[in-house]
Amino acid sequence: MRVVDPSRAQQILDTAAKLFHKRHYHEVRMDDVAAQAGVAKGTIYRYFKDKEALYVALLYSVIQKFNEEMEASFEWANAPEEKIRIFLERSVIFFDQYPYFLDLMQRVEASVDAYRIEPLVEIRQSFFESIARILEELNATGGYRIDDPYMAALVLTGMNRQMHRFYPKPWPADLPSRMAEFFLRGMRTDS
Amino acid sequence: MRVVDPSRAQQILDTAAKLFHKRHYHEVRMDDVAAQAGVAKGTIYRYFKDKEALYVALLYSVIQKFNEEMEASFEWANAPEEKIRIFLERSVIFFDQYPYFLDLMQRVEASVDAYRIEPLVEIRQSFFESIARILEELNATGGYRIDDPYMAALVLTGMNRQMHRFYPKPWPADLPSRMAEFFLRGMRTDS
Amino acid sequence: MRVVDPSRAQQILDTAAKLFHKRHYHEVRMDDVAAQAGVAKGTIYRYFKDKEALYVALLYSVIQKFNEEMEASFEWANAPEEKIRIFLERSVIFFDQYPYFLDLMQRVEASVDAYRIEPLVEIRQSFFESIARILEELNATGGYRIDDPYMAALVLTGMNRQMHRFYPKPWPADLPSRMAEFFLRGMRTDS
Amino acid sequence: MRVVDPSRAQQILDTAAKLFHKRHYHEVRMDDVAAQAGVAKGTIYRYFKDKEALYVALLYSVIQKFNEEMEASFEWANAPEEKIRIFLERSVIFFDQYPYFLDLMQRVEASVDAYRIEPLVEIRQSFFESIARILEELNATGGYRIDDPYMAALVLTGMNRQMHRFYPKPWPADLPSRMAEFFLRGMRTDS
DNA sequence: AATGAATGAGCTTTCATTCAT
DNA sequence: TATGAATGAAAGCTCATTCAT
Repeated sequence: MRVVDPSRAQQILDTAAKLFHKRHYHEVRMDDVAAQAGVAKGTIYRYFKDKEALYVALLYSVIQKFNEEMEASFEWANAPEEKIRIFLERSVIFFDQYPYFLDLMQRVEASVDAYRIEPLVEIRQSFFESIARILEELNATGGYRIDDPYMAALVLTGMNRQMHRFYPKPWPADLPSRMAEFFLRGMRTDS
Repeated sequence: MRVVDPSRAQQILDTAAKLFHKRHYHEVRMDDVAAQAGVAKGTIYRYFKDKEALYVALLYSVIQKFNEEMEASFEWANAPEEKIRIFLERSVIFFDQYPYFLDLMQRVEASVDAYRIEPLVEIRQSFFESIARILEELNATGGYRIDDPYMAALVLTGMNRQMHRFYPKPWPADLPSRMAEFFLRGMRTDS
Repeated sequence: MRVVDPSRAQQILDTAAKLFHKRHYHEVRMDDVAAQAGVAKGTIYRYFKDKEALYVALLYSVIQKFNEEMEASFEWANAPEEKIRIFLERSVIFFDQYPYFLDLMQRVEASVDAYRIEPLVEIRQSFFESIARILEELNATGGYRIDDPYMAALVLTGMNRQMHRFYPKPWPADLPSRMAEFFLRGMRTDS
Repeated sequence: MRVVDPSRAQQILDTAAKLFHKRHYHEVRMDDVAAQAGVAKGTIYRYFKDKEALYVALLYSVIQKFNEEMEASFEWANAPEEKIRIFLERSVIFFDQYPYFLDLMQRVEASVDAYRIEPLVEIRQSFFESIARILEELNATGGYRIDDPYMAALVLTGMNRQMHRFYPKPWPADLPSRMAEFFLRGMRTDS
C-alpha cells in the first residue's frame, strides 16, 4: 500500500473529489473513479486500501486545502471584522466548489469505522478552532460580547451553509458582506 | 399498491425513520426494514412501490409532522419574538429527533427522479413560507429591519441546523433562547 | 380440494385460458387469474391444488373441447375428404382461438412432473387417433396411398399450425380448402 | 458490455443454448448458466447486458448458424428438388439439435421489447426468403404450380416441425425423403 | 366457503475487490 | 508496477402459497 507516485495519488484524489461531490458515497463506483482518473481500477487499490480509505483521504485533503486557503487569505486582513468577511466570502466560494463537503463529513461519521475518522475529527477541530481564534480576536477589540465562541462559529458556518444550499444563485455580489454585517451585529454588545 | 391497513403503513414508516435517520439511503437494506418492523419483506412492497417510494413517503410524513407540531406550538405565542423562540426550541427538538432530515432532503434532490419529489419540494416551500410570515410579522412590529425575509429564514434555520449538528449534547437549557437572542439582535435596527 | 361449485371452477378455467394463451406459464400470475376471474386468490386454491394443477386442468379441458367440437363437426360430413376440409377449417379456427395450444402441450411435457401429464398424453393420443381414423377412411375409398397415417396426421396438423403462425391475417376465405387440396393431392396415388 | 474474449462469449452462449433448449426462459436461472459455463455470474453480465440480451443473442446465433449450414449444404445440390430434400434433411437435424427453437422465437415475440428483436425478425425473414427462392426455382422447372410460395414454405417448415415434435425417434433413414416426396407431389400440377 | 393480506424463498443484477498477466 | 477481466456476496424486488378472519 506504499504510495509509489504521489502525483498519481493526487490525480486519483482529484477525480474522487469530482465524483463524490456530485453523488453520494454508494452512488460513486470505483469503475467510474478509475475511468475518469485514466488509471486502471487495480491501480487505485495500490494507492488506497479500499473505497473507504479513498473517501477518508479525500475528505482529509479537502479540509486541509480549505484550511490552507483560509490561512493564506487571512494574510490580507487587518481587523478581525475583515477576517470574518473574508472568511465568509472564501468559505462561500469553497462550499460552492465542494457542495457536498459537510454532508461528506457527516456521512463519514455515521458509516465509517471509528478509528478511521480520527484524523478527520482532529482536522475539523482545528478548523473550528481557527474560527474561534478569530472570534476571540474580535472579542478583544471591544464592542463585542462573544461569551461562547464555539456557538458563534457554528452560527457563522451554519448560516453560510444554509444560504449556500437554498439561496437562489447567482448571488448578488454584496450578499456575503450582508451576511457578515448581520453576524457582527448579532455579536455586538447592546450599545 | 393500495394501502390496506394504515397502522401497518405507519409501523413500516416508523421503522424506516429509525433506520434512515441512522444510516444513509444505500446503507439501509429492505431486509432490515422488514426485520425491524416485524413484517415480511413482501409486506413492505404492498404498501410502498419500491425503496425510493418508501423513502419519499418517509420524508413527506416527517416534514408534515414538523409543520403540524410547529403550527400547534405557535398557538401559545403572542409576540413574533416569542414565535422565534418557540420555533427554535421546537425545531431543535425536532432535528434532534430526526438528525438526518435535511440530508435526506438533499439526497432526494440529487438522486431521485424529479417527478417523485414534487410534493416534497412543495411542502418545504410552505415550511419556508411559514417562517417568512413570522419574520414579516416581526418586521411589522417595528424595531427590526428585515429587508430579505428569505435570507433571514435561511440564517435562522442554518444556524439552528449547524448547532444541532456540532454543538455538544446535552445542551444547556437556555441555548435556544440565546440563539434567539442572537438572531433577533442581528435583525434589529441599529438603535 | 374437492370442487364445491363446478361453474366456479369453469369460470376460473376460462380466465386461465385467456391468460395462458397470451403469455407463458411463468408470465401469468395467480393474482391476475384471480382478478380477471373475479374471485379471491385463495378461492383458486380451493379448486386447484396449485398453479401447475390449474395449468394441466386447462390443457385437459381445451383438448377435450377440441375433440368434442371436432366430433360434432364431423356429423355434417359425408366423404372423408369432406372431413379433412372440415377438420382443417375447424382446427384453424380452433388454433386461432387458442394460439398457444400446442406450445402449452409441449411446455407441460418439459416442465411438469411426469405423473401429472399422463392424462394429457392419453387425451392427445386419442386426438391423433381420431385423425388417423379419418385418414384410414380416406385410404379405404381408394385413390390414396397413406401407408403411414401417423405421419400424415402430423403433416396435416403441422402445416396447419405453421400457417396459422406465420401466414398473414386475415386469411382469404379459400385458404383452408387450398390447404386441404394440397394435402389431398400429396396423399394421392400417382394417377 | 464490450466483448473482450469472443471465445468466452461463445462458451456462455453454448451453455445458454443447452439450458434454454431444455427448459423455458423463466426456468433457466442465471446461476445455472454461470455454474454450467464454469464462470462467475458477474462474468455473464460483462458479455450480455441482461438475461434477455443473452437470450436474444442465443436465438440470433442459432438462426445464423442454421442459415450458414443451409447455404453450405445447397452447394451440393443440382436440382431444386434436391435442395428440398437437403433442406428437409438438414432442418430436421437442426430442429433435433435445437428442439425449443421456435418456442424460443415465439416467446421472444410475445414478451420482449420490440426493439430488441428487430435483428431476429429480419434474419427470420431472410430464412423464409431463401426457402421461397428455392420454391420459385422449382416452379421455373415446370411441372409444378406453386402460386403461393410463402404458403408453400410454411407448409414445408410446418410439416417438418410437427414431425420432429411428435414422430417417434429414432427416425427411419428414409423419412425425410418421404416427406420431400409428399411435399413435391402436393405441389405438382395434376398430370 | 370465500377472502386477500402476509409471507419469504428465490430470482436478477450490481459492484468492490482480487489476482493472473 | 499497472492492468482490467473475473469474481461472488449482497441487494432489491416478485409472486406462489398460506391462513386468520
